[in-house]
Amino acid sequence: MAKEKARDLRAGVALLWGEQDRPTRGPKPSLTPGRIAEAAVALADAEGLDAVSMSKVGAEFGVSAMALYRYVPGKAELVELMVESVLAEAPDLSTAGPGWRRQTVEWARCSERVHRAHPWLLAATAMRRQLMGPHQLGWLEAALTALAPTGLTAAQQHRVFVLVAGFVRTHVQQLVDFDEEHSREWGLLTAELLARHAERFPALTAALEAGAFAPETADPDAADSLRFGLDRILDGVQLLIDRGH
Amino acid sequence: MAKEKARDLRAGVALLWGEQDRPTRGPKPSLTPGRIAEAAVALADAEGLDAVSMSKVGAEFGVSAMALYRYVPGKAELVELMVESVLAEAPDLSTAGPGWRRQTVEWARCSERVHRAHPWLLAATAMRRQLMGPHQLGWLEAALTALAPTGLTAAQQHRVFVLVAGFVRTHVQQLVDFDEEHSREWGLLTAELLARHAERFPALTAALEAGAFAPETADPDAADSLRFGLDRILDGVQLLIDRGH
DNA sequence: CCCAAACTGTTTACGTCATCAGCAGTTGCT
DNA sequence: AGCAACTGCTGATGACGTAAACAGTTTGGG
Repeated sequence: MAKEKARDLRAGVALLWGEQDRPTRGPKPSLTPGRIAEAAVALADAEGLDAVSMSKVGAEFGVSAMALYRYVPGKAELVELMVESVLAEAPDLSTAGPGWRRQTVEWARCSERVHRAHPWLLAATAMRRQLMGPHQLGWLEAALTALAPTGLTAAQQHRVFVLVAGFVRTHVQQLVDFDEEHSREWGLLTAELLARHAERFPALTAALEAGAFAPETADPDAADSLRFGLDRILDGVQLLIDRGH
Repeated sequence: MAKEKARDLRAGVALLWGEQDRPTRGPKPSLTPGRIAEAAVALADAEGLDAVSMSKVGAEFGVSAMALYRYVPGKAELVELMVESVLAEAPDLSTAGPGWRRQTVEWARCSERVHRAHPWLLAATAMRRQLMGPHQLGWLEAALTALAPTGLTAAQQHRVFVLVAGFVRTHVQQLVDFDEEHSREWGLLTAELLARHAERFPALTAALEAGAFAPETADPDAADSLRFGLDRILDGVQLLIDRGH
């Protein structure tokens, strides 16, 4: 079983890096993993990740579900290809000018942009096994390049990267599953229940009265909440840099 | 459809708060939503969230899948109940002593502990619609209580909470899907490919050589990586507090 | 006191999904 | 020419969530 896993992994990595030998015999393949992934991405963009089934992707090419298995080992690998497809162009941080901080902010903005353009990306990267293809590594490369001048150790740089990337994820998560009507409805119902249990939740009641969850502030789009978290994090990182070890 | 949604939501909220009128007629119910949720939690703890199906949970009580629908509107609501069940006891931050920072760290530790005890919690809260029951609100209450003395505005406190809670999530995510053998295998394969494309990934190659991804540092358990991120974040928050607005 | 209403849990069925096994047709190397 | 390698297909399997209809049980209203 360990061997099976290893072979699966090897095949998956080869697929991600596009390093597989093309066969010469037999009918010409009508598809490629790349085109399949693109179709799946289009489908996910339009109808969500749940709508991405082998049948539906196949139908996009007028082909049965099983035909896809000639190009892709299984659905998990297809999702990995989708992620790679969407991360194709690594961010260009040079436009942000010099300075690790400006460039890191730019990296976060680019990441946010991709996630907002493809909301299923969050779920896709959450479910996947830890496998990074070349495009994903390109994003990591860009971030590490931005962090290089900080003088932090390699391990620290990596940790800062994880911190920032994780923050973008949670930030986008909130953007994505924010639903105006749903949220307001829940707010009303909960406010009522909260009032009935005010003694159990004094701080919460106070915050509610102070408007901490008022629509303007609850709507994550307002006031650029990416900046708030990012500024806190990068302030903290700056302190670490200044401290000099 | 809006009406349907609203009714669903109302029912869901009532379920979470345990505010539903018990019927008098008919056979005595043999189950309760709470007991069902507990069984589902046990199942998820043992075999993962994917193993939680209506059949299997029903089987835990020697009952068919459909029987559960007498207690729970559907699977989504069952998952919500599972989350509530696991968050039953809100964290006690007073043991950490005084000071917003110590208490916030303690909150994060408690949250980490729960997530590690129930690894499926991440996936469960990721998939759910934004619905918080009383126990989840209890955790929020605890955090806001800790943050109250900071002098930050209610909206800022809320944002700091989101920041910290999100960080714990991503941190635990890493802990959870870290797999020794899998990770090493991927590392080997990727290192090989990386070497072959070293010119495309100079920073990455340098970081690799500097040991940024060496097992000791790659293993997120080592060196308390919760502290690293949390310290950066809270340093940044401290600056915000000092700045006085 | 009795019966209809309310409630329980069951079986059956439907549609969807990923994936396995086997088949028929196509291509190109030897 | 013939065989091996390859394509895409059909059909089947077992899992899932849940809708519908039904049989059995309890109890309040008459």
